[in-house]
Amino acid sequence: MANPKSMKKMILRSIRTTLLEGGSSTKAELSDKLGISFPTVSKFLADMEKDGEIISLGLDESSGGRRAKRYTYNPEYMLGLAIFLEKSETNYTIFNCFGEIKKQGKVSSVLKEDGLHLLTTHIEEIITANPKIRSMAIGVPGAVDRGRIFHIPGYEQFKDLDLKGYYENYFSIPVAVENDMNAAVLGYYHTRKRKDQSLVYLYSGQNGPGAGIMINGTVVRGSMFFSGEVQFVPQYNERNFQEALMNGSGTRNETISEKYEIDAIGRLVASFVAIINPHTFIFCQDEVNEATMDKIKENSSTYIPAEHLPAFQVGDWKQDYLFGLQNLCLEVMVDKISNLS
Amino acid sequence: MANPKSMKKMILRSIRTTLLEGGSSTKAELSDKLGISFPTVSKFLADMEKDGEIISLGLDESSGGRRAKRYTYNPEYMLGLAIFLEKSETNYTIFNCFGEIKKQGKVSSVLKEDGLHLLTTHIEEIITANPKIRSMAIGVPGAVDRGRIFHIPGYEQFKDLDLKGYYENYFSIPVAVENDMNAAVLGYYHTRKRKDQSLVYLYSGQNGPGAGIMINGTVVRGSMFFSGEVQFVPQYNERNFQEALMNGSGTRNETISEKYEIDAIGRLVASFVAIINPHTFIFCQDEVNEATMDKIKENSSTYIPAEHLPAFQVGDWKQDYLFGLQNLCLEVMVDKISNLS
DNA sequence: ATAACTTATTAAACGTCTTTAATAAGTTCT
DNA sequence: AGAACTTATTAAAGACGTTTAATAAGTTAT
Repeated sequence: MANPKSMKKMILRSIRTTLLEGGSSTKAELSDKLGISFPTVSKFLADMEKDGEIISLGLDESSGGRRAKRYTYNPEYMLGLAIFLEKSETNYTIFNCFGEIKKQGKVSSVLKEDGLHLLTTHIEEIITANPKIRSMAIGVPGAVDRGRIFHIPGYEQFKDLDLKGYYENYFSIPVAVENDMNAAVLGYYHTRKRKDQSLVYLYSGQNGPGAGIMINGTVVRGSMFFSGEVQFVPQYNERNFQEALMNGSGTRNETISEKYEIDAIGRLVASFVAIINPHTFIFCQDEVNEATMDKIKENSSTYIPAEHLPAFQVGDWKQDYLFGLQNLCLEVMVDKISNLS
Repeated sequence: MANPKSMKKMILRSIRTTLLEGGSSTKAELSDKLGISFPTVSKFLADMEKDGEIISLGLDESSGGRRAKRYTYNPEYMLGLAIFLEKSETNYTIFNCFGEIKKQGKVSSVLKEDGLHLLTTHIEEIITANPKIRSMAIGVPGAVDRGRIFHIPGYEQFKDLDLKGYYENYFSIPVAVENDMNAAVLGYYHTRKRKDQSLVYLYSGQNGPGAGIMINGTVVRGSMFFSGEVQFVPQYNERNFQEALMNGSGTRNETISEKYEIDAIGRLVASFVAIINPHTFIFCQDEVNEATMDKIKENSSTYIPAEHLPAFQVGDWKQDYLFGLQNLCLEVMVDKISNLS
């Protein structure tokens, strides 16, 4: 699409994102940065200010002439709702456009019989109590294809459900639905400034290891939404990654420390480097510590030239997951909502 | 950017691509498909016809009313130049907008001392002889970062050279520079209709195997342009992919047939599936035949659930490489050239 | 053959963004 | 304090795409 309407949308979106990301701006700065003429920026900002979407911060120090007016986004103008569907419970968070958490709550898990209906009721209550909510993001422990739950082991009643479509229709607000690992890697991605990077977020949880992967700024889903199922990577004559981590026993340690674990992960890192050569490799902070990470790094470098190894980082999974959902929320907010006449 | 100028560009680009991809169109079809109003399409087409960029094909059969005029792109309006820098020789191809080859030639390799100067002279001659050339793409056996040759083993005099910038400045036409494997996977991608897919193009050449990887429609380059260096993937207790293919001897067979080769490749496929889960896996036609491919497929499925295996295809590497460069050429043509007032 | 009906194209009026010029506000130098 | 100079903002004119209405071209039925 290339017409005046889409142009208006693009302008509004670009102003919103720069204001939200940059903190504050003057009209001239926006005009300059976005390649939009001053009068146009002026008109949009006037409308947005009248609507309460932006707030004047007063005048800048003079740079030799008339002082410029500075504007900032009003974070309370719209709120977002993030919902985490988990096995044992369902958490939700209400936050403003700056990502500041306004309210947090927990209800019993909706991943059970008649869970959809239950979830709908909960959301209804939350939205009625917080009418400023303009979008929501739902994280689910399963594969998601454009808002449709594609595969969700253990909770078959949610399978093939177009959750996004259903709730967008029901609540008339934009909705994002995303897999938990993908949301986490997305969240981590957005907390860093460097964009367009490739990330791998590894967690070696109890029910099999998994990885969230991001390349060139987009989440990798795979043809069958099977990407990141690293447990199947063949690593030794007779063992794949999963088997190597198990080391013959039926269970797994919570934290990683044993030599066989280090070598398995080291090999996995090497495989990732040889295949996609990511910028950063993220481990979960409750699974590895700094010392282990150093050992893994050393181990990987026996398989692959050390200069090509990624940066090793620890991430707070829970936190990144929340950030990811928040970001999805904000994205659809910035993109879809238009209160301008 | 969001302003009238960028809009004009977008409109022109979208008309060009649909005309080139779809073969031919009427004004109404374009207006409909692109979401651009009829009068605007009309105006653009009028300009383009006057300029010789499009040609009228006469009138459609009537669908009950006045017959619509049908237009097609004039393939000879612009030509593209693809140049392949190889160890032993330098090939070039001149083709029109439909990808039809107009001329082909070969000169001695420029990958040697003072090669840049030599290449420049060659290009100068070609362009003078074919003044309709409006863009060029250069394929190089090395890592390329936004037109700059980043790493090119064996030809150090080309290292850190911004070939794209240099020639764009010198010849005043848009230039694309791309790694050979990446160009091949891009070429394969564009020969298929299904878009937004993930592909892996594997070749197990003499000087170590390599893979071109495409995910979500973009080429994967990696943080250090090291992606696809699959030789380093650890596969057995004591062997990585490269060593497994060698099987202890110092050399490699041209075609793949031995059991140890099948298992190594089967494991590599499994690793790819577990990590990025691609739609399609492409082998070079001179390296594997159908029977071998079936064996590999069977072998992979011992490591990973068969339903997640990608489609297996054979590709003509040389051909796909050419297509890739052609596509890069066409892309910059469609994107950058604007002969409209 | 002509009237009634479809569909394609052209023309005029309107909205939106940009460019350019004019005005307002602030700073610095004398 | 006032003139000269910067810089921000507003206003008017111009460019471009869309919408809506009018016209041209073709088909079908009587």
